Amino acid sequence: MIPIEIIEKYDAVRRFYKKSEIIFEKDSFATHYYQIISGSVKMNNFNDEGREFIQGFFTVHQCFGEPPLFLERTYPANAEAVEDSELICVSKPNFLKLIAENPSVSIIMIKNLAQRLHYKSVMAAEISTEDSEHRLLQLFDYSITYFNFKKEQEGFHIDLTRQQMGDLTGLRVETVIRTIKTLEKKSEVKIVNRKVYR
Amino acid sequence: MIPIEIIEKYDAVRRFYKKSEIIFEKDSFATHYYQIISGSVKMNNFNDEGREFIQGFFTVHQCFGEPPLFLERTYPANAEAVEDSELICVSKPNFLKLIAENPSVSIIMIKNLAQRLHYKSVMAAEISTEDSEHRLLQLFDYSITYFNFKKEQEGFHIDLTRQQMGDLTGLRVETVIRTIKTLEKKSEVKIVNRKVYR
DNA sequence: AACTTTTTATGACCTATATCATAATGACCC
DNA sequence: GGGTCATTATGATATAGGTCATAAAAAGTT
Repeated sequence: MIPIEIIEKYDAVRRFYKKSEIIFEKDSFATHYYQIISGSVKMNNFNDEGREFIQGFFTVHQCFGEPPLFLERTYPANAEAVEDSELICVSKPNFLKLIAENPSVSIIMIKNLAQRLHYKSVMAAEISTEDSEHRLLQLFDYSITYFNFKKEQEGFHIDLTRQQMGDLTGLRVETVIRTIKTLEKKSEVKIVNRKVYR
Repeated sequence: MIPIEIIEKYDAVRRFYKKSEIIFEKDSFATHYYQIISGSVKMNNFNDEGREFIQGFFTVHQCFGEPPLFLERTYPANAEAVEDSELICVSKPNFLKLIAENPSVSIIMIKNLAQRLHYKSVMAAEISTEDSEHRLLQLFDYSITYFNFKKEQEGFHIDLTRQQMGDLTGLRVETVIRTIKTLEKKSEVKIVNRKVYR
């Protein structure tokens, strides 16, 4: 996202996070800019019954959790390392200085936010009005480009667990499993060795 | 949003739209920047069965539909005038020029996108994991600040029709009507003269 | 004032998805 | 190689919210 050379001019700190370690929590105040050097991160919410909703996954070179930095707000969701990860962090005042002094970075931020807003707009409409088959297909098609899944023999490999698919679309695992099977019967996806291809 | 004086330097055109008139359609390519001079606009989707989902309402001084301008993409939703409205429009090349030449506008755009991403993040989690009572209360609380509804005797007046509440939360009108009534019994909202107060 | 349209309202019934229980398979680890 | 945990799987049952029908109040139109 933001070139590392630029970030490093602003007192950046590298930090390692173990798998499942929490990076920041919902409702806490935003104090840093985070960008991924290696590994991957998810942002999520939990409702009162402990049910998870995954806002999105973020991987190498991507940043996450900036909106509250610009809004003087708390985070709308938690951030958690999906695997062992290395992040580079910049404090809020330094980050705002970085933005002000590097106009090219503003454009990068704008494109990045626009991209994520686009994903959320598409998924919001899906989740609220469409049935489970439609929701999952939309997720697959969107995530192929967005997470750049690899094309293999059978098609693009949707590298998500059934649980993750559910948490991204607001469906339960059992429903995801059943829906995927009917999608397979309708030749919308292939299932080989429990892996899903589209 | 962007000061009118600046916009007018870039071959801006003012256009009037009648109530219910379409400003742009989903899947069409983004060619202009739009900002509201007077009136209000909604962005929405329709699914195959004609069911509507409202992405959001936009009112005086706000802009809408910029993300695809930055992404070389088509619109993820339609835009429609909610009432007779006057908009000021700038062509895409002129708009990008405007951004490049006015660094202060970049910051405005970033804050604007961050704000909307925040709303979508909150509502996405609500819609996918919470029940109808929770969803509506969240919508009310969020829209009080976001649409700046006025505080009256009974509380903040939630100036939305039941249908609009449903289209914003992915619920049906009947469900909204029934849920609001139980919320009234639980003293979470007041209903006076069919109007909802929180 | 008569008409049409929109909004709110209520009841009866239905269905997609959630819930709960239970288990097999595969991955990881000591 | 045996134990633990995560993932996939399947069946039985429950339920929140959707669907359909019908209507009355309010708002807007001519």
